[in-house]
Amino acid sequence: MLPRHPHRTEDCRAISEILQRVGDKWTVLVVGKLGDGPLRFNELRSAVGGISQKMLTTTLRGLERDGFVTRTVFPTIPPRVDYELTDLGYELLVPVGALGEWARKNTERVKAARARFDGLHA
Amino acid sequence: MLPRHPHRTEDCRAISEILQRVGDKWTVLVVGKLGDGPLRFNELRSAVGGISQKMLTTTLRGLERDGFVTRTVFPTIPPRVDYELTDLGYELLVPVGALGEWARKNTERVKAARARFDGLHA
DNA sequence: CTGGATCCTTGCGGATACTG
DNA sequence: CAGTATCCGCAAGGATCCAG
Repeated sequence: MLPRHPHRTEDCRAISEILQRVGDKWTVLVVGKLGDGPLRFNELRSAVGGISQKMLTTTLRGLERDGFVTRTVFPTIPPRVDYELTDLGYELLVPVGALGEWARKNTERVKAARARFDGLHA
Repeated sequence: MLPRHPHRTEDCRAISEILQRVGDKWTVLVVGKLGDGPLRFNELRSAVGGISQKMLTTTLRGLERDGFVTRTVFPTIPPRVDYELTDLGYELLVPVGALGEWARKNTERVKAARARFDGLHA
């Protein structure tokens, strides 16, 4: 059994907030790709794959607003815009990566549980 | 600067999946409360606070399906149903707690960045 | 190339009423 | 007490067109 300590409501709320912030459909994928280095808009778009440009814009604006990403515009023609993780963005990658690691190691257990549940409630 | 290693798409997808699984409005709050020990339906309801009974049911079914929670029915009158974290559920609490810890420590930085962004784009 | 504006579909989540 | 069933509003997200 793992350590047990009381979980205060306020802490859980904070956790819930950040998880909803980061738990939308595209945020972690975008942050993950930017974790390998700065990318231009369309580079990012094809690197992530399957994301509409509206959602990429929305996601990037949100990340920029919260200080996870910087947006650099080169006033050339055609325009060029680079997106890069801030230090805060890289730091976020650590606990998110840990959760990802956990996910990778436990997908099978979840899939098994799911199959069993679906079998029982057929 | 923090360590940089390539983030493969498949891994990012796995992270994204688990984050969306756990990133809905109530899941972590419910799991957090259950982290302190088993609870009955209405105990959980009032412990979480603000959750409708429909969403509590939905959330619990999902957690049960994925093997994070067990559901124990006592065939008494009135009925009594206990919910408890499985080992998998407790283990999930670890990386989620780490992310929560990160969130607690960095909320101020995010709030500052957000205020700055909103100020510039007033 | 970057991304704003618009339309449209979908599903989450809340409120309420009913049941064993 | 512990749910199920139903209706409904709203916002997320996709597709498309347009602009600098």
